[in-house]
Amino acid sequence: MMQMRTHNCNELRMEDCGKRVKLVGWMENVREVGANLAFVVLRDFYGTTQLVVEDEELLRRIAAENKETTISVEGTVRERSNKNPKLPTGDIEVVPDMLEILGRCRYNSLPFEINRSREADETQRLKYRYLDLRNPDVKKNIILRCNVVSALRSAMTEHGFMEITTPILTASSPEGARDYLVPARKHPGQFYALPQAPQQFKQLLMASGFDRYFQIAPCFRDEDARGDRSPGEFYQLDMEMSFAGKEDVFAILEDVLPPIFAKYGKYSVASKAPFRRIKYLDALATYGSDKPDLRIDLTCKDISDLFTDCEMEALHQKTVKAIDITNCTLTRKQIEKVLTDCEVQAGAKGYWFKTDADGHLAGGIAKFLAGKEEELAKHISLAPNTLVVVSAGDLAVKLAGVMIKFFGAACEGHMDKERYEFCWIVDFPMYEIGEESGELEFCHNPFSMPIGGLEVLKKAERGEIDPLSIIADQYDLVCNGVELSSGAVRNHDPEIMIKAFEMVRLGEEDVKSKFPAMYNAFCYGAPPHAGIAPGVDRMVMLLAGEDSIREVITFPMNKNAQDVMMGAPSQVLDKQLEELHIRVVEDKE
RNA sequence: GGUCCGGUAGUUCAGUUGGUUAGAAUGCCAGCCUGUCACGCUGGAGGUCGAGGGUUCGAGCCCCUUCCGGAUCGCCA
Repeated sequence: MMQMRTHNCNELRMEDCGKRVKLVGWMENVREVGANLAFVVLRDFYGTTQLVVEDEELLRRIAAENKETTISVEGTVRERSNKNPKLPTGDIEVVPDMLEILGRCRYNSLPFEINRSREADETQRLKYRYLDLRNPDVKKNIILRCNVVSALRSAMTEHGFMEITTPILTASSPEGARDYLVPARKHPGQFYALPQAPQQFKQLLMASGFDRYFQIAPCFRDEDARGDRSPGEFYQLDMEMSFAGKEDVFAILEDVLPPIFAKYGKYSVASKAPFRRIKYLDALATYGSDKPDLRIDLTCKDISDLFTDCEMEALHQKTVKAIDITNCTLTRKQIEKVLTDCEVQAGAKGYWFKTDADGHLAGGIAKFLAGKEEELAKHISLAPNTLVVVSAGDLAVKLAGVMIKFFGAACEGHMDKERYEFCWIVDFPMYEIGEESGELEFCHNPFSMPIGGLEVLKKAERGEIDPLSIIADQYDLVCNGVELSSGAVRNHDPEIMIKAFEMVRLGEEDVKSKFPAMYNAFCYGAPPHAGIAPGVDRMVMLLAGEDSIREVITFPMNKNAQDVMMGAPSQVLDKQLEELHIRVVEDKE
């Protein structure tokens, strides 16, 4: 037998009994039973197979090794006298007569137990990620990711999209997030930037005549991490199509994503194409969020007009939102616990009252609502045993959104967790009043086409309409309350670009200096185009049913954007800095 | 950068009002065990209670400072 193995550790079955085989793998466990018998669990990528060691010499050599040593054995397959129905290979065992130590594990104590690594401290897991990944439960997410990426590629290719890679070292561009910069050795004082997204390149590809582009694209943003946002780098299924608009983009994703979610997801797909479309402002009004979780059947209602003469200062003449939760069985204590969690998250105070079994108002702020039952009933359900949670003031909408999410999960019967609910959020405002500047600014990136084009901008310029009412032809894809992706019909017309910039007190020179390539390219005949970029990591996270994005990234950084396994970031040699014309100065604090 | 929670054996955690020698599980080591499969049984080793300072007769526990981790907000397609 010349090859290193004849079978993998998940391959042998009853029909292989009697065969002479060669297996390799990690020694996962050794169970010595009696002086002359030991069972060894051999593990490789594919699974585990039990070895039974009866030979005294072999047993001695096995017992001398630490767990996780890699070994090679040659021997005979035989039927087990005690079968284990829990294992695919549980009917058989291999009786080795030859043993070779391939890679010795030098430590008899590991940083954590392989098969329980998910319970270990995260820093330890990340530092020893290669051990963590030996755990089949951890590994399966990476395999899932691999399959999903592969399925996305095939689906996009089938739809006529070409995968084209774009530069990683490029120019810094004002897109919103902080750039990662790379010093340019040949150009002292100058820097490359890692792309926040291939946005401009893909639009240039459209100008180049590539009709349909996609890429599993790495994106780099120097911003702080979150549970669903890895620091530093992440991947998008970036796509763009020419002579196309919103409907074309929607049709592609509605065709591509559901089968992949159905095949690889933990839950079933509830949404049928076409996905529900919700206008941005409606989403805020109804769900208190621009990424509603449609698995939850709660909505919020505006009851501000009931409090024009309220004695309660916090509600008097404020924006007041109410969420009615029917058949609520939470106790007063439970209600206040969930409410407090909401308050912490939203940074605003919430209130509640309920109806008792007879339908009378009780608890919380009920006494301030005495006599208003009839008016209330016009807006919300006052059926018996209904809990009503209330938010008020400037943060009323935000708190309402958080309350829907938290109470939806806490109250039975209002959330069917085990499914995927997609929706499009459309009609985002083009401009907003900047909080710091107090002046008109772009809401998101400036690449989107305003609905109505040049005419609308001119009207706003002439004062005929409020610039804040201008809608960008932009859209988000949301699934289960997770913003999966964001896209837009792009502004491909240099004249409209300039006008759009003039609205925020910039002009032709700014467009030319900020986006020189795109501006120039669009002056040579550009196709109308549109695109979108679903986050791959977030998609896999949803499919795997994981709460942390780090569970679906092979080698994740920690929350502080450090790679504790490789030791990045790190100091570099003075010589390297010199070549890069860089001097490190002490932080003056 | 703000707020909240946490840091005790290799690992995961418990530790009462501040009170003798800081515990459990698991892992590790040794012995026993011929059908285990989370093998079992017996025994053993293993601790700067994150660090520094303070209060106290006495601190894992209370106070201050600091470091580290997590959640969250700010930030971010």
